[in-house]
Amino acid sequence: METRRTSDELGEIKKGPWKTEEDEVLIKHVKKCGARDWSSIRSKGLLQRTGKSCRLRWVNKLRPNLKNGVKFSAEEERIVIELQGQFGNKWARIATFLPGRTDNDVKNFWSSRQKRLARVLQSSPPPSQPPQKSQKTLRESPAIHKVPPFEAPKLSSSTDGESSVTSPKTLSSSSSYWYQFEYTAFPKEENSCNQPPHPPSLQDFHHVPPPPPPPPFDTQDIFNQLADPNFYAVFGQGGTSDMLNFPYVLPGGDQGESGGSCGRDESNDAVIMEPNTFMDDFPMDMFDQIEPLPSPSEW
DNA sequence: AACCGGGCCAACCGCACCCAG
DNA sequence: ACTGGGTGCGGTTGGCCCGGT
Repeated sequence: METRRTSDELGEIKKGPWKTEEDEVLIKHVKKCGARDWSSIRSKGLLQRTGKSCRLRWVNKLRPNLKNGVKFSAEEERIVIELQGQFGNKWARIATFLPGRTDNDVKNFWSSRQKRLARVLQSSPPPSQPPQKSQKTLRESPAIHKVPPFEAPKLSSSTDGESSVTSPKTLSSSSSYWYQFEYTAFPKEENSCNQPPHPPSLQDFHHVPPPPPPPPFDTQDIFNQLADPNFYAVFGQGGTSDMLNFPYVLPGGDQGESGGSCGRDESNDAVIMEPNTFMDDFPMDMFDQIEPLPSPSEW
């Protein structure tokens, strides 16, 4: 019958996999209080988890509309690839473009992809080798190359960073891009928790993050700076999807899609890999350039 | 059938930032 | 102006699963 929590009790921090009961408690809390006050969950003795842990669990697994257990679609892959090239490892930012995906999802997807690419590159023959063998490895990692073209939101180098990314219309046909849409699933219940300055509706949580500032240059600039076409060839994003114009990669009809709507500079398709030189041109030290890829904003 | 390696995923950790007191 | 708590984010790790040998 003890309602007070001693510091010892509070000190017991549970780690590891979450149980269903814990999830239920957490969901209840969010319904009641909104997705905030994470630390109060523990201080109230509801769960022996840290606030961080609770938040993470909510964000990554319990939030409504998550695409749990759903593999990344080809389009999502392209979005990630493209945006990673523009934002760098800003997973949370990238995730805002992928409804139902979390930063963790994106991060995991990317790291898997990196590993896969690393393996492909390692097992790929030196540049002098014939491409045939390489094609086998390509087949083994379809996600790497068989990604239909994607028209990324062009973060035009306009100084208006906010609006540049807030125009997701350029991104993909299907979806809205901001988190807030995900929080409409829970009807707001009574708020017995600390009242925030504004009603703690779930829709308020993560109200639209300020769109990222534009990179100082667009992807093509980045590309030019790296001066390594193969980087983009392998990572499948290259400032423009046009770089993926490998006959065996894309069905011919798709590539030009250039969704046009984003007003991209059509001259960006300057670099087109020749199919028969693709693997030939793999630089063995390619990952030396890839690894330290900083966020564009840091360049 | 057993073993092994790779892929995937959930969760933790540390750092940075923000904001209220 | 300073400080501490809360939160967000990116990196990393460990475990499970699955397919290939």
